[in-house]
Amino acid sequence: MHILIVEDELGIVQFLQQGLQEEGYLVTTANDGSKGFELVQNHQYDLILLDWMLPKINGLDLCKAIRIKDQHTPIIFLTAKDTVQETVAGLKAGANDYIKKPFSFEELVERIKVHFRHKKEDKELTLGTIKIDLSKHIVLKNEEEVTLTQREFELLTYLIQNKGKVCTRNQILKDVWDINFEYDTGVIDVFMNAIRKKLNLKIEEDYIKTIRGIGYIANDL
Amino acid sequence: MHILIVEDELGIVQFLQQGLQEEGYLVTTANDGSKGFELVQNHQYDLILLDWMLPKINGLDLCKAIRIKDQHTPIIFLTAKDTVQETVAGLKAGANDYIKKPFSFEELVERIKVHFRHKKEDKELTLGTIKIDLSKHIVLKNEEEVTLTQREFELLTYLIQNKGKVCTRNQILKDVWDINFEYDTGVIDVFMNAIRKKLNLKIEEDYIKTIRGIGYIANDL
DNA sequence: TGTTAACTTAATGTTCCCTTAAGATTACGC
DNA sequence: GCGTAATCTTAAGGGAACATTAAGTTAACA
Repeated sequence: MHILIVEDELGIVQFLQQGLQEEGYLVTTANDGSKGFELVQNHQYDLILLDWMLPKINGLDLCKAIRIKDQHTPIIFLTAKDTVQETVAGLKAGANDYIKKPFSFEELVERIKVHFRHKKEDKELTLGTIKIDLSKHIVLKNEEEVTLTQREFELLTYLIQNKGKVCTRNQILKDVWDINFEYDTGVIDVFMNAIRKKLNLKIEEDYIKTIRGIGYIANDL
Repeated sequence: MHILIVEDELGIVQFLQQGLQEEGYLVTTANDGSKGFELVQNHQYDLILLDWMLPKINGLDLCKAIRIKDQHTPIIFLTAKDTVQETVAGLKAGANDYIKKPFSFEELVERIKVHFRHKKEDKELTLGTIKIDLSKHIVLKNEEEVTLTQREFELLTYLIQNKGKVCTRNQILKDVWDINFEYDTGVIDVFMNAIRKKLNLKIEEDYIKTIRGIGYIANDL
């Protein structure tokens, strides 16, 4: 997650940058409005922290300018301007949140996280060149869609969710087929075969390995 | 836009309800946590305003409970609990914003609008050559008007609003029919059929795809 | 209150997927 | 290398889910 900080007070910039990097974010900084505008024009950020009083272009105008081209990147004001009128103006300009200085770093981090919650959500499972998009219910191999049946889809999803762990036949029967007693007619084999065929998995790129006498395991190579 | 207020202080409830209705919102209120929970379980709201200190179930627990089933409806805390720790706890529980009492109504409205910005954006819903104009309540295919019944309209709108995401039969029953228990007589199929027929959608040009065993998905091609 | 449109249920037709089983192939122990 | 057991592969039957149509029920409106 890449955060852009547009702020001119060096102390605050350093404080924010260090703190956010420790939180695991990639941070870029701009120390005036026009620099910030330039960066936004040419790069994609996941979130923008914006001071109001800035050299060259003030934060409010910058916010409006950003919103002309980009309606989606979350913008959070971080400013000493603390009146209701200013807050409202900031939000009207297109900001998603408005935090008044002095602020608690902990709260800032939490308010940032609010905007990242949904990004994490759309879980995309991957296994080598295979991608599963759960919300779209599709499987891609090398960016090409592969149509699987419901069971095939569930089985593949299960294996990838348990990537790196051996899945025994009994576990698979229990979790994918909801069969809780010892009973195997060879269904699993049939579906494994179908999956391997449809995904065109050759033995040398065996993302899905057979563990004889036990079950199967999915693995990135 | 339908807002749910969960708050026990009558004065505040009335103040909020009246103010928000004047802003053009549809407002429902609950005066304790369990009532609020019940409403959320059985209805769809566009935003929830939540007090912290509530009879029966407190706001924090209610927030967490809502988030188990529903990760998307914006939740805004509106509470006298004003420490950083409490703010962080509220946000961590799944809230999208946290406003401390006493608050400015003007700011509240603006912060609410933040969450509705994107909804307004897609007032004109489209799916391939299909267009829905919500304000006029009409559907166009290739610029030609197609007359749908109410349910057909709602179902199509729902699918297009969730374009690119799989809608399960249960979700559809819940959100379009407001049926919250396992119960399917085949109504959905009948309406899907009607929609496909009226919009002249062949299965091979699958703007609306059937996902066997799951539900349906709308997709631009 | 009668008529009509819309919604729901029920019945039938159709498609496609899951399962089974049986033969072919591979892995492993001796 | 040979035999055995596990796995792979294939194809067909049966069944579940969906599509479609029609009939029954409700709701709306004149």
